[in-house]
Order: sequence, then C-alpha cells, then structure tokens
Amino acid sequence: MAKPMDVKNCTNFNLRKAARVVTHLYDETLKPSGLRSTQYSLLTVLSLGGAETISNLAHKLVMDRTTLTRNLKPLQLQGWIKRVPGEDRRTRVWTITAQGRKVLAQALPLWQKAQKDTVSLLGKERWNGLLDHLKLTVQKVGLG
Amino acid sequence: MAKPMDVKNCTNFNLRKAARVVTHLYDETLKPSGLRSTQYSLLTVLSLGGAETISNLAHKLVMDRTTLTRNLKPLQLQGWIKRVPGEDRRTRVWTITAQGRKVLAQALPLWQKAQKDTVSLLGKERWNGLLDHLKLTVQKVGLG
DNA sequence: CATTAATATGAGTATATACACCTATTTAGA
DNA sequence: TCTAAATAGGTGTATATACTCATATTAATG
Repeated sequence: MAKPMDVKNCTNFNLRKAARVVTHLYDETLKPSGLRSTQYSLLTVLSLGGAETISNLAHKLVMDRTTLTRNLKPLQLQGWIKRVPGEDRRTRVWTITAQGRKVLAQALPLWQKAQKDTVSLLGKERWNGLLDHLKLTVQKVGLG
Repeated sequence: MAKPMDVKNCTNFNLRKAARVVTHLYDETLKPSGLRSTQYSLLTVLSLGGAETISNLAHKLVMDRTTLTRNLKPLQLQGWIKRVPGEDRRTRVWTITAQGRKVLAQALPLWQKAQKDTVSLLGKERWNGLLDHLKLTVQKVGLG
C-alpha cells in the first residue's frame, strides 16, 4: 500500500505526469490530422452534442469557462467551428462546421490507433482499471 | 468493461479531466503558501535531490526540458531557487535557497492536507489503485 | 417599474506544456 | 589536431489552463 505522505505518492504530481506522457502519445498519433488531442476532444463533443454555449461546454468538460474561450479560438480560426448568436442575447452558440466534421473524420482512425496502442501498452485489464479510477476521481473530487 | 472506441473512454481526455479537478483541489489547498501545486512538486524535488541540471530534472520529472526552463523562472524570481554554474561550462545547476526551504516548510502541512482530503474523497483502497495505475501508465507509455 | 440578482461572456494576466530552431561547449574520430 | 557528432541550454511560438475583473443582458423582487 502506498503511503499518502510520501511525496513520491502525490496524487496531483502523478496525475499530471501521466497526463503528460499520454498526451504526448495522442498528440503524436493525431499529428497527421492537424489536430491536437485536446482539440480532437473538443471537436468530438461539439460534433455529438450539437450547438452549445460555452458555459454548457465548460460544465460538460469539467473545464473552466475561460479556458474554453481560448481553446476554441484556434478551432475557429481554422474554420472547424463557428459561433452564432443564441436565443438569449447574452449567449453565443458554438457549432461544428462541415470542415470541422471533415477533419474529425480524418482524425478518427488516428484517435482509434492511439486508443488501441494505449490499451496494448497497458493491457486491457489495466487500461480498464485506469479509466475506471479516473472517472471515479472526477466524480468524487470534481464537484468538491 | 469499457469499450476503447467509445469517445467517452478516451484515455487522454479522462486523464486530463482528472488532472484538472485534482490540480484544482491541490492549488486551492496550497494557496495560503503562495505555491502552485506544480511549483510545490518542483521545489520538493529540488529540496530532496540537491543540485541538478535542467536536463536531469526533466528526465526525472518526465517533462520536456524547455517546459522546465519556463517553470523554474517564477521560482527563481521569488528567490526560492537559484542557478549556479556547473562543472561543465555548458551546464547550470539549480538549487533550492533558504527562502525556498522556508516556503516549502510552510506548504508541507497544506500538501499533506490535500493528500489526506484526496484519500478521504476516493477512499484508501481506490486512492491506492489510482496511484498504482498512474505509475504503471507513466512506466509503460512514458518511454515509448 | 426601478433596482438588484443572477447569468453569460470576454479580456488581462500568469503559469504549464512542448515543438522547432538556435548557440555554446565538449567529446569522438578521422 | 581538426572536424563532426553529441551534449547542455535557451528563445520564439503556440496551445492549455484558470483566476480576477469588467461588460452586457436577463430575471427577480421590492
């Protein structure tokens, strides 16, 4: 059993370190598509969920609203998403464009490869366990 | 069993999301010390490992060398670390200062609280599993 | 109905991350 | 020894992340 007060067992440090190495694998694999891994996630959410306000997206992705403002910008500049006025004059709704769906379709097999490679590296059992623990972590720590 | 090709099960997305929520908890808890969670990790490594080159640190932390160049800067500006010439005229060695040790000592109980709170939220068993999976992930995916 | 609350968003600032490219120094080999 | 390769480090640029503060609009309330 790991000892919580040993610095080597810092939850945050180990999480960020793992995120670095995994993001590197996904970014590298997605490179031919021109998408970063984070951008792939964003585009996918937009492609599945339809038009969404930035606040909705932020809540769904457990991400700060202002982070999304910056993250959506390069996608917009590439013409992969566009912003249209919402019903409420305060809100703006983001939708994926045809170009966005196109680049996403090209990225899909690459993402699938990244997933497959990760499962291969970890083993199916371990990969399942990792995902399980991560989801529980978001659930338990998230709304604190 | 989670299905790898379901976007909701993207290893990278779930890892980054978990990192966001956990980092938020640690940053919030560490706030009175004036340290961010990442800075706490860096200072701790420097306090334990003695003088290190930036390349050594990067390897140890599984982090890009140039990331460290930027991350060390605010710590240097605060006077918590300092850079001295190494034996080789190419190398520069980083060491923690007395002020750095002081702020680290103040941050220690806060970090301990963050660890304790995280274990409480996840449960000891789950927390151990999470850490275990994260370490294995770094090990297996890291040197790819 | 006028004022206040709440909601939706963006901008300024700062840190975190890393790739591509560059310089300086040391080491290895011809 | 002289030169090419390896090593150590930094800068420019771009994205990722989020806090604080500011603005616009809507909803609530006296």
